[in-house]
Amino acid sequence: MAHDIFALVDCNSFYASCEKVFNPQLADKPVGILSNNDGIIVALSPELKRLGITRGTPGFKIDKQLIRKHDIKIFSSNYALYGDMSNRVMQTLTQFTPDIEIYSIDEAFLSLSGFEYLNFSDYGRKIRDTVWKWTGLPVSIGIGPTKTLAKVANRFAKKHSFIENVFDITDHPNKDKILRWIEVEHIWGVGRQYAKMLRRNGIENAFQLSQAPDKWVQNKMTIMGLRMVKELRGISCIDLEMDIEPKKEIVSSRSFGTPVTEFRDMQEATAAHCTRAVKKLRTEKQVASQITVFLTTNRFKNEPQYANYATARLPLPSAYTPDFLKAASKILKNLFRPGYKYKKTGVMISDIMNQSKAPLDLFEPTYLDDHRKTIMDCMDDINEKMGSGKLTYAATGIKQPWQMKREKLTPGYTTSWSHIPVVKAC
DNA sequence: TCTGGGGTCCTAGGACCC
DNA sequence: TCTGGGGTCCTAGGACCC
Repeated sequence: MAHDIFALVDCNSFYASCEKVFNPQLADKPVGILSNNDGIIVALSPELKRLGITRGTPGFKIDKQLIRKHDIKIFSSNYALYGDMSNRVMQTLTQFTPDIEIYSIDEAFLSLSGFEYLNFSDYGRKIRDTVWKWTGLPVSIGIGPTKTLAKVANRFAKKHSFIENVFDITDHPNKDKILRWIEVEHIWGVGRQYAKMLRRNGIENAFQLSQAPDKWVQNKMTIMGLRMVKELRGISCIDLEMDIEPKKEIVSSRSFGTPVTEFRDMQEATAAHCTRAVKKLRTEKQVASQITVFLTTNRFKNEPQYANYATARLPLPSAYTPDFLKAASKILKNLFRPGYKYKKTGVMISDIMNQSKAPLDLFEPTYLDDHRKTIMDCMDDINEKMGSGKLTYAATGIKQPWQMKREKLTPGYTTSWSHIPVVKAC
């Protein structure tokens, strides 16, 4: 059997690059994208990285003088735009192999097994150039015999301009050297806690980790860690996942634009999350029978803190929004304590199953056979045609003073007819 | 003034059953 | 000091990912 070969295609500074595609004036500027609620920096163009700003920096902590001096551009995140651009990239990648796993909004694993007659680096460059031509987005490509090594190769490709963002680590003469160059915190599967633990034990880079004894690794890092270490050694343990599995839980949560103190506002926000989450549930053709509501104050503030959550079960699996709204409202009444400044609330839906697989009940119709489904389908159709949010529940409120901040939003160039870019003749 | 949101998997321990 | 053993299911917590 042929050996596995994986390519990891990763868009460089994805959100920032998306903004640059539609605004040529940003081309050489330092660009940063903020998280929801204009909170922290989640994506940085190379120019911004060079100024020493890092992912996770709160927007308000970026020095105003630095912004002026270097003409730094900061934007709210425009997920509708990024999602659309992501689809274009993924669509482009399917030209190069039938076996593709969309791993995240800006990353995909491709299987190149069976393409051994090709020079993988050449093929990688062809992929890179095609994505650039078709979408205007720069990508880096790492190639290796395991997903973890493809990740390593990708990191190497990104950090070394002389290899033009494409690197194949398979059978590379300097493989060990490269693994020594990868510090433990940059290995796929090693986060903050494991990195600390590994360093305490004298393991500082990927090469050292690959030499650690199996038993020790499994003991310290579970079976997942062992799998990862084997992958570093070149033994493929993590397969390509091509089928999109239905979600096991669906979460909707958000920080408030301004702190919430009133029960009524909290109830509206929770209802809005509930509505969003159940809509997602229907999109996946699923039903669920469990709902959790949570709320929290602002842990960064020196003021009374309160965080709590509670779960309720529905009598029968459902995808009918009012079933969840009722449950959520009841939970919230028990959860809410007056006298706090709340920062965030959210809803989690779990115990999810396919609509057609929901158990039958002797007395009640299943969601699939019920008028509740007809109502929901009708509502979803109208929102689809007229724009989402046209039809909603009174419980979610009108004024919504708790809505998140998005003060620096760019137009929805590809996702909204009214924002479509215009080419002007000079 | 201002510090994100949405997921997954594994393990230990308790509840419960025989 | 003693307290049965073993299987299964569920949950909370901790780790990770982007």
